[in-house]
Amino acid sequence: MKKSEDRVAIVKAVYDIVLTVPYGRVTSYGAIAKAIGYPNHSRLVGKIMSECDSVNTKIPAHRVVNSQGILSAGNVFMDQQNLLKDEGIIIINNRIKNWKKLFWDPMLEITM
DNA sequence: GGCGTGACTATGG
DNA sequence: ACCATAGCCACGC
Repeated sequence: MKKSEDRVAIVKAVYDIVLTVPYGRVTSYGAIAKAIGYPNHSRLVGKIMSECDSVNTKIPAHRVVNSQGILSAGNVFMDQQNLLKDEGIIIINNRIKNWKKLFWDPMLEITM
């Protein structure tokens, strides 16, 4: 057994979680990491997002930001900001307005 | 294994 | 609200 398979499982879980994020809502890397059972893998989630290939996988990676509601992404941030704005989300200085209200907890879909 | 780097998070000033 | 620091994990050299 290879350890890489564990990472693959995590990647699949992350994909599944992100795909459950509804339109006009956003979540954070840490929340996803926690939801899949790896609370300290928030960084890994970010890495996975960079490899998610949202164009092909149809994964709304633009709805995933850091715990402060800030668009940390580099090459994608312009596109991400545009996409979020298109969903009715207000962005100011790379930061989501009403972040607290727009935040969607993936745990709500898993637990219960 | 060490060291640097990265789409992270929590805490403190 | 902003910046600094520490902790975290995976990857490449």
